[in-house]
Amino acid sequence: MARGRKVNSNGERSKQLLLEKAIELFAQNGYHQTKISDIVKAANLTQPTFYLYFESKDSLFNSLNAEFNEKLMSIFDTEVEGNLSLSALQQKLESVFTFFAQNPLLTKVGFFEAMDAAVVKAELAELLKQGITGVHGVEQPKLIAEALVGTVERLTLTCVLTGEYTPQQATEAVMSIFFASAKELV
Amino acid sequence: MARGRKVNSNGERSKQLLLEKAIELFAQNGYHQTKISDIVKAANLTQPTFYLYFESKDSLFNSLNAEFNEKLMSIFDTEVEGNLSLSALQQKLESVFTFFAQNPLLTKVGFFEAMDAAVVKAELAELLKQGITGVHGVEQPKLIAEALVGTVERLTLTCVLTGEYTPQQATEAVMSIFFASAKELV
Amino acid sequence: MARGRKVNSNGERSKQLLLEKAIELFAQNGYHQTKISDIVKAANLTQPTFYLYFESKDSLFNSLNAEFNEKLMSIFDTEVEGNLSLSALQQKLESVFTFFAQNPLLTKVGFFEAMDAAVVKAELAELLKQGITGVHGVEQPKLIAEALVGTVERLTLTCVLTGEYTPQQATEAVMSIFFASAKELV
Amino acid sequence: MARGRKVNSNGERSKQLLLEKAIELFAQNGYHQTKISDIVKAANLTQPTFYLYFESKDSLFNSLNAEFNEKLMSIFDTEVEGNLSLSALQQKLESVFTFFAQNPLLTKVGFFEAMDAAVVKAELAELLKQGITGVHGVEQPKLIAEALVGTVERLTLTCVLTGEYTPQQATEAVMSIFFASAKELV
DNA sequence: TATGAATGAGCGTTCATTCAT
DNA sequence: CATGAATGAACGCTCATTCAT
Repeated sequence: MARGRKVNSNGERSKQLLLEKAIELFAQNGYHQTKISDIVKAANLTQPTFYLYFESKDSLFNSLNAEFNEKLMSIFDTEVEGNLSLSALQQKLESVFTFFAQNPLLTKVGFFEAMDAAVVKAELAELLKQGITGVHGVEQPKLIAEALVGTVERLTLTCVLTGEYTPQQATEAVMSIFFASAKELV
Repeated sequence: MARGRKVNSNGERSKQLLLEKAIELFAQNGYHQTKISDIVKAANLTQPTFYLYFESKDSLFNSLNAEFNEKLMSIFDTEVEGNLSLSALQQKLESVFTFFAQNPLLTKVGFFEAMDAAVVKAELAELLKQGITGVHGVEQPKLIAEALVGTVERLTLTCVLTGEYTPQQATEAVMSIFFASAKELV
Repeated sequence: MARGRKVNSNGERSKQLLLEKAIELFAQNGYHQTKISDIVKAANLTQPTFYLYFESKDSLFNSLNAEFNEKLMSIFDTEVEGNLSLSALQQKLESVFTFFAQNPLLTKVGFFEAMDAAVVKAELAELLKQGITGVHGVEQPKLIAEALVGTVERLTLTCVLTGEYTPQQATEAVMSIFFASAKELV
Repeated sequence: MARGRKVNSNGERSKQLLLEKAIELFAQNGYHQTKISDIVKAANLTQPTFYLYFESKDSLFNSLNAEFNEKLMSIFDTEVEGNLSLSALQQKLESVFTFFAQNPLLTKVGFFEAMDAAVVKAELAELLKQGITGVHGVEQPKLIAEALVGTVERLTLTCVLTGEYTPQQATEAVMSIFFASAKELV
């Protein structure tokens, strides 16, 4: 067969293509079920081409996860208007759901397939714990925070990523479940 | 050199040993990170012996999952005393947490490592949805049910399996989060 | 094709066979030209079998070299009778040539193909330098030692390993070249 | 993105650059450890450019070796003044060491890294054998010739290429080792 | 003249699985 | 009942080489 450069080939596009297919496949089938041969086949390229743009399967997967983590964490770095923690929390939550909804594949990979997703979730729990500590009526912040993470995780997977619910709706649902009584007080 | 039956060996015992070690390793490291060579090494046996008792790695893993699923589902098959759905739900929840707490390894495998854990969780969500439909004040049963599943899932992993909370405490926490207002009405 | 154990198969023999073929091929063709596929083909086995007995191609090659180095160096560890350094040197030299003659393949690998053969030769030069320092008439021991190493190396390759000369003959030749005048004095 | 001829680029210069870098790398790291990508990187060029000037990695390596061989052999083609073979030999030897000292990289490649260095050395041995045959006191010319080659080889590597000894010094050392007695007779 | 982009061919290695004993 | 020995099939990765521009 013909070797060498393809007609109309373009490196940046190839790299992008590989990335896209990789995310798709990782999201769909997970890390182990996704072979490099699958990725390049989907991108209509060959295996050596993969290594032209990525160091290894591992490093690609890790960089995807790193990207997910950074973006997720950056949500909590930005200040929000108002300092009533409950409304602040609501804003964060909505940002999180929105981020997930706008990056469904990355989310599936980083939040549901990654080996270190557990770490991210633990970090998220910690952040949420800090966000709810002091909210009136919350007595076991650690436990509530974990429940929140679980709820977010599951709603994301079954309601938001499916398009059944908007990030706003999901947020409201979560708020009403967890802080209905608190709200009434406000 | 020496081959054949070990002294003091016993088929049933070997099978049991392999099963135990398999669950431990699957629970700790997941399916792909657990090699058959690891399992038999842990059981102080050899690879062909594994195939004496199990058809394949897959089939063993699947049977573990099936066992988990059955046991979990059986909780919902048994009638509970009283038919006020909320207290029935509470009883089911406690049974679930108790089952998880008493079978931590099986739970880690079947609920957190299995490829088809998604199916189990969906079934669980469906059952819970039926359980809460009609409960006063619950307006989006599907969504609530999913949130419940997520909460149960996360609390199990981070609070119950760690021993930090008892099944009863976890149950109460869940009930108070999700049905505090309803309870007050009762 | 048939998998599993071959008829009349024997692990120790297979390992030995692989080792033999490996040495032969490494000796003949060098490290890079020798593929694992070549080795197992020569041993009438398959690639996974290679890894049953050796950790990797590298580790096998290195262990061969280590074995060579140890055996070579052990010659210089043993005391010799008489302390006239010249006759001691002669004994060592003959031991070296004998070792080479009796382990032709290992010698080809460890002395002529190994990446770290340079190190061994440097060590050998140092040992010889110590052996000749103080011998009457030797004025530039370092240089003489290196010349000795070169001579030994070349004679080994072209005269001893070919069987053209015996270790004794080679030794005598070396001694008469390098120490003829000294001997006359004795 | 930008392709085509570099400003200030010049074919002859590029070829020269590649050659230089290739020799350096081959000399330093050997044939297999030197990748074409290394060579062109060192020359600040790209891989296709390499193939503009050389047929293949092999052919470049071979041509370097051929160059080395020719130059080395040419030393023995030129007549020397005087026909006393011993002084003739000394002149040749000094020419050889001088050639090595003046072409250290080419020498490392052609004499120490090339697959067919063995052939060159055999030829050298043959030439030296002819040179010493008939010299008074030399009884086993073949053996002496091989010893000479080994000595030259090793002294070159450890004394001459390092700059520790001049070609003249190395020559004298070799002559005094191998022909001290003969000289006395003269 | 030179490069960006791509690939064929192959290598070392791993793992679930299976004979023969 | 159990094991020692072996393998098919595949995977991640590398490298010299080549087209299209």
